Parts: sequence; C-alpha cells; structure tokens
Amino acid sequence: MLEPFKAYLQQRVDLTDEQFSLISDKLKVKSFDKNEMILMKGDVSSYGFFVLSGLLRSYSIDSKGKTHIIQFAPEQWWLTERNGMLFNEPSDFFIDAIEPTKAVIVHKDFMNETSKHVPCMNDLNNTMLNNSIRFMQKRINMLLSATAEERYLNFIKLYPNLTLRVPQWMIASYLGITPESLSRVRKDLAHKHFKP
Amino acid sequence: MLEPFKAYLQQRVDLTDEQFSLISDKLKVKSFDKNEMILMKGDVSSYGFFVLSGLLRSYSIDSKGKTHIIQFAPEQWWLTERNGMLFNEPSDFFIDAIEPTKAVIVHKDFMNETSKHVPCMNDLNNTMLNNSIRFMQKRINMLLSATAEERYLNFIKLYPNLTLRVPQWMIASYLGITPESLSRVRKDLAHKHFKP
DNA sequence: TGCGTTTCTTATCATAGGTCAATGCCAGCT
DNA sequence: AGCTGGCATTGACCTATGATAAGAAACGCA
Repeated sequence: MLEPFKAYLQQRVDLTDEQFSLISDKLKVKSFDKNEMILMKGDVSSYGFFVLSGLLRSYSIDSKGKTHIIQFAPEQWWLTERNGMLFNEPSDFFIDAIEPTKAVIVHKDFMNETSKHVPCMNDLNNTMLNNSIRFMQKRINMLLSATAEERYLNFIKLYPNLTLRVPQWMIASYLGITPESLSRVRKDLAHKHFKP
Repeated sequence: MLEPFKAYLQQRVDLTDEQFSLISDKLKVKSFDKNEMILMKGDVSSYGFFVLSGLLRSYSIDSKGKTHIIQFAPEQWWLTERNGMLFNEPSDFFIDAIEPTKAVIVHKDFMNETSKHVPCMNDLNNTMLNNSIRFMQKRINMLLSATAEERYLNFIKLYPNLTLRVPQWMIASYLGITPESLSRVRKDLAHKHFKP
C-alpha cells in the first residue's frame, strides 16, 4: 500500500528501506469516496495528505456562494492545510475528493519526529515547502498578468492530464473565470487552430 | 547592526546570545540605495534578505512591459528568491529597493549549517516557510474571488503603513489592477464614507 | 526658488469577461 | 428504455476594468 510513497521518497532523498520501515509505523492510508468532504472551513486540521491515487482539491466559497479552487492534488502531490498544521488555527479552506482517492495521512508531528532518526526527511520537507512557494508565486504572477486564454493555455501545459479528468467548471474556478468564459476561450482557440 | 535581527529571532525561537554569536559570523548586512536593482530576472540568487530598515520588492515584467509586484518586504520581512535558493535555477523575478534599505544577507547554506549547531533554527525556517505559504494562499484566494475594491480594502487592513509609503501605482500593480482603476476605487470609497 | 519628472486624477471610450437564460448533451439510476 | 441532474455551449446583454489622453498636483533636484 505504501510502496508508491516509499518510491516517491527514495527518488528524492537518500532513504534506506530500514529507515522507511521506521517511518512507516507513523503513517496510515485512508480511502475517500468521490465527493467525500475531508476538511471543512473552520475546522482545525492535524494531517497532511499525500495522494496515492485519485484527486483531491482545496477550495474556498465566497460570500456569493461561488467556489474558488486553491489547489488540485492528483497522484504524487501533497495537500496540506497550513493553518492547522503548524499554528493550530482553523482552516480557511475546504478539502474534498474529486475522485475516489487513496492518500497517506501524515500527522503534523510526523516531520519533527521522523527527522530525529532520519535527518534527510528534513531536507525533503524543506524542498517541498520551497517548491510549493515558487509554484504559488508563478500562479500569483499568472493571475496578475495573464488573460483568461493565457491562463488556460498555461494550465493545459502544466496539467495535461488534469485537463481531461476535471470538469471544466472546476478548471474555470481554478483560473479565476466563469465556466461560460472558459467555454468561449475554448471556442476561440478551436477557431484559431482551424484557421492559422 | 544585527540587533534587530537577533531580537526578531529570539522573539520566535529559544536562542541564547551565545548561539546567536555563532550564527552571526555567517551574516552580513548590506545597504541598498533607493531604486537600486538587487536581482535581475534570469540571474541565479544565492542569498535571502531580511529587511532591517527600508523596503524591498520583487516583481515581474510582462510581454507588454507592465510591472507586476509579487511581494513587498518592509522591515522584519524576508524576501527570498526560491528558484536560486534551493534549486540553482535562474530567477523568474526582479528584486529592487523601493526605499534606502539595510538588509541582512543570508546565504543559501546558512540554514543547513547553522541548524547543526543551533537546532531551533530549523523550526524557525519551517515556520517561516509555512507562514509564507498560507499567506500566499490567501492572496491567491483574493485574486480569484475579490473585486478591485475588496482587494484594496484588504490591502489597507493588511499593510496600513505600506499604504502610505508606497506610490499608488505600485499598490495597483500588487492588486492586479491599473493605477487609474485604483484611483477610481479610492474616489468611490471616499464618496461612500461621506454619504453613508 | 524654479523646473522637469513622477504620480495622481478625471474623462471618454473600448473590451474582456460576467450574468442570465435557454438548450442540448451525456452518464448514472431505476 | 426513460428520467434526472449535472455539464457544456451559446446568445444577448451588462459592467467592471483597461486604454488613452490630458491636466493638476506633488516631488526631487539643481
């Protein structure tokens, strides 16, 4: 069950099988149904998720009832609610499963505890956090500077397989536009490609 | 010179004066003139900045020559270019000084090296990175869901003192709108407050 | 003190994208 | 097979914000 997670780790850091078995005591795998709610806004989350299979998302709901997708987490991605994780504060966002999903559940103390015995886990954590930051900076830059069409093209390039798995209104919600607008953008793109 | 930095650290982690003096060998303070360019897009950055006084910013320039501000860094804030820091990749963004600025220059190996002797520095790093992430998540949520006016009000609340120090076109650039739009928003807000 | 350079405002016009409503489509149920 | 409830598309219309241009005000430097 945890094999893919072990592979993921060993790909990134120098981790022996013995070290992994030390770690794996503290890990659990949990399954979620399609559309299952995993974390409510306002709840305090003590766990991060590493997706083994399926697809999670975190999102907010604004005052007009509209949904805004903060992050998709397909296979091999982490999804962690940072308010609860480190500061014991209630979550700003919701988390649920878009597809039936299996995920490794990582308690907030996991990194602290394991890095005592397996120091490289610290580096991994560090790398992941830094990666997450530069990823989000690029997204912010996109939202500041690009048109709907540019954002969509960028999305397709970045997540070719998500583009197929996720309903379009969710992609629109991630891009910060309405489903109708995305539909129009797609229409325009189709025309462009027929008449180049 | 490093006193404010020491105070900053000791406020957040359990750090003795002796430990700090071990650390401080590896730190340098550098001064920047107003408008001095600190990092160009494409360059590889090996240093993070902790602002002692003054104000830095990171930003991008799009294909039409427009500037988009990714981050402001006033006193007590960090500004770190993540591509260079951990992955030795060229920067996506520019960094310069909006005001005459003094900043602690922290080399990318600093955290690794110091945390050997002073383990709490690791926790600090971790907390900072997590904080940065949840901060950016909120910003993304804003950009996805809020109008120009809402974003501006939120900015004022979040950075009351920056609102005064920074020219409005930079605030507009941070909010993802034009200076003209911001001017309109401000006018509307003024009217609302006179006729409530 | 005065002059040039930024910055801010205002007005007008243009447009990307939002809203609303209708329609058609498809997948999952019973 | 026939319903049903999401999705996606389309069209007509609307609105917030962008573009452009010009003047006013503030700022920085000689």
